[in-house]
Amino acid sequence: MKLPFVQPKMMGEMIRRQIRAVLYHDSVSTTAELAQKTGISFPTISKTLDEMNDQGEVVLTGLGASSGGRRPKQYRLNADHMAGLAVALEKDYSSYALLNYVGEVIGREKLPGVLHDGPERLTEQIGTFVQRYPHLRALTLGVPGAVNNGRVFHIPDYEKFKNLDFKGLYEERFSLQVQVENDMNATVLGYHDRSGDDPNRSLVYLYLGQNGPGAGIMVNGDVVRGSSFFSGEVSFLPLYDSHNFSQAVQEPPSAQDGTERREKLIDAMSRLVAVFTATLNPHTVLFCSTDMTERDLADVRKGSACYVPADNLPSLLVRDWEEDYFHGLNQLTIRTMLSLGID
Amino acid sequence: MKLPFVQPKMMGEMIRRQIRAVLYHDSVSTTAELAQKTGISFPTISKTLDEMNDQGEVVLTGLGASSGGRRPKQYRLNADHMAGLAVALEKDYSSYALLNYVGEVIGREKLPGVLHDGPERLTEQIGTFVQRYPHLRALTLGVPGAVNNGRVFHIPDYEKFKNLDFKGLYEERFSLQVQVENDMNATVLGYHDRSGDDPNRSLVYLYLGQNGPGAGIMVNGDVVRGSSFFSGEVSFLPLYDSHNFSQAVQEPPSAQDGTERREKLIDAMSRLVAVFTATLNPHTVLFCSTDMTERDLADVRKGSACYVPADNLPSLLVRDWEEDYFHGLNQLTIRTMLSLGID
DNA sequence: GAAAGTAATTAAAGAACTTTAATAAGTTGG
DNA sequence: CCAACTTATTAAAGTTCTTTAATTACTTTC
Repeated sequence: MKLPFVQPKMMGEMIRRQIRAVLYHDSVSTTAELAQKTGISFPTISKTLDEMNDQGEVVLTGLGASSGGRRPKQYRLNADHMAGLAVALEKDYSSYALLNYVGEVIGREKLPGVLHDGPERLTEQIGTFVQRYPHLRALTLGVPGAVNNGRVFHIPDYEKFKNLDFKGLYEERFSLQVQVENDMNATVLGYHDRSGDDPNRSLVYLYLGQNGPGAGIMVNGDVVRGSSFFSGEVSFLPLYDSHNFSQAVQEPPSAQDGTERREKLIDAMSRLVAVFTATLNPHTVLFCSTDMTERDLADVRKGSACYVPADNLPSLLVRDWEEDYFHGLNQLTIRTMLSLGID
Repeated sequence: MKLPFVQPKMMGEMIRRQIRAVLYHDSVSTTAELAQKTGISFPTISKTLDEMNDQGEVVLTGLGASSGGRRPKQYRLNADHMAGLAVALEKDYSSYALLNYVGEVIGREKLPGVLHDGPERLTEQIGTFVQRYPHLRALTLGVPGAVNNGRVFHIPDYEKFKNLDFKGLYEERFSLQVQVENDMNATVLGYHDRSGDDPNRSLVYLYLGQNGPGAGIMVNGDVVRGSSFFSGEVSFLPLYDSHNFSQAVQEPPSAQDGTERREKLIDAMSRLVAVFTATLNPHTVLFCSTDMTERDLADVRKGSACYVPADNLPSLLVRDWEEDYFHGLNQLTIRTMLSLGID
């Protein structure tokens, strides 16, 4: 029996986390503001802030504007306290984003893809970053495959990465906090964070990628991974008498009228939206701008209303997939840094 | 910005909750056991337990067996501290279960259904319980309809209950803590609790009821309600070129061979399992014993393997729906009682 | 430009939990 | 049945937070 309650023993760390969270969110804050937002008394905030200042985690940036009395000290997170690296591993490129402790991208690099070459190339690339940035502490890898606790265990077409324990490997080698996430999961998470909406929404992010369609799903604010990390493999959905989603979306072998092809795609998408509505009933379904236009979406909206009552349909949005993906990876990296705290 | 952290101010109540939770789970416990299981120091447990004893929430039941030293005092929850009422509202009956503070069913009654008559009859029935059991503090209603925060807002065929705010009505009238839950949601929750498995599993509970098929869904241990409380309305799933799930399962108008009919049902079910596998990838899908036999299930298992890779399929189980439903309602009631604590 | 007002910080007192020590209550074996 | 050993309970001391009060540092106004 596990009890997920907070023990008073970890109060200290909890307090620091709350301070970090507010400081990250508001960029700069005063003792009074922190006390108000966290609900912690100001003497405790003041004391903790002093300690964090001594340890270099926060810095005093000056005094705020007065509202008729003594001017308050303003603190912010120390951007140089540590750095994090967010890496998207794609077929054609590896995208590296270097982040400071306040979440700013302080460096971005696109290097050649490593998925075909093998893990050695990746280790090499990461090695140069570790060397260049001595206060690197967190590493996030986004991969187009199924991941369980830092280990890639299903990654079609890239056999060399199969069953590779990234987390074990790089935590040992580089003494970094490492996490690995599936690309679509990172993408929904990225949208979820950027949207700023109620964090308990349910979302589905759809992508008709090169490796076949896939979806990232969040329910009640958590990423859905599934019992065998198979969630979101929508290509298998049996939506027609004798075709699944993937087959319906695919270019048919025989040359075909463009209009007819588009109609088929729209219907498949409409059915997909209907499937999610009749199961999860999510707030929003996201599509990639490479897959769908606003006009397509209007038709999908109309189409799915034929399958389920229109009142229950999610809002449909077109998004830039890469932006949300990178943002998701960055976000994961920042969260790790903020949870690490002191060195 | 809301921070869901625990404030030290509510430590006292948190401690009591943990004690209650362990005491509920283990029935009877000693100071040392409670300290060990909760991680709270034994002087604090001891002090809190004394207070709870004075307030009548726990009782001393005697001394435990010695393991070579002084015999420990044993405490348990006071069964008579308060009572709760769990009600299932079905078309043909209303099932009432009266629960004591340790979660035992101390009374069960099946009264005539009230859904056709209207809320007055229900109020009457509940009224008699309130009168008979003065320490009734919690009421849970299970209804075959969509519910939002104690208010029924979509209940096909039972117009008289539409838009009825049960929670507001009965909390005011009877000064009880009231909650209302959709029947299938209560059912998955019931199975989830009874199974005793990892609480973070994902589950789908399927029921081909009188009011059309529906499903209760849990993901990562939470019930999925959906943006418009439409989740689990699987009858609308577009699984065939020109039929949805409901139409495929329904008795066709033209007389038909029994074998053929069964085959159709099995295929529809297989597709349904495939749909959930390719979206949520749940650990388990539950079926009602009134809908499916073990033999049917074996065929569904085989059938769904045609649509998705067999490794990712959930385990399929046949369950007694009513048992899980009632258990879920009881569980909800008990949780409310335990969260209420003192009077 | 000092007096009065306002707000931030520091200091002191109080509350609640933990850790450690002391005491009380049982068991067991000769 | 009593000495030696175990274990539960009670008591005391130590932490860490909150609450309240005192002090300090500004603004504003006459």
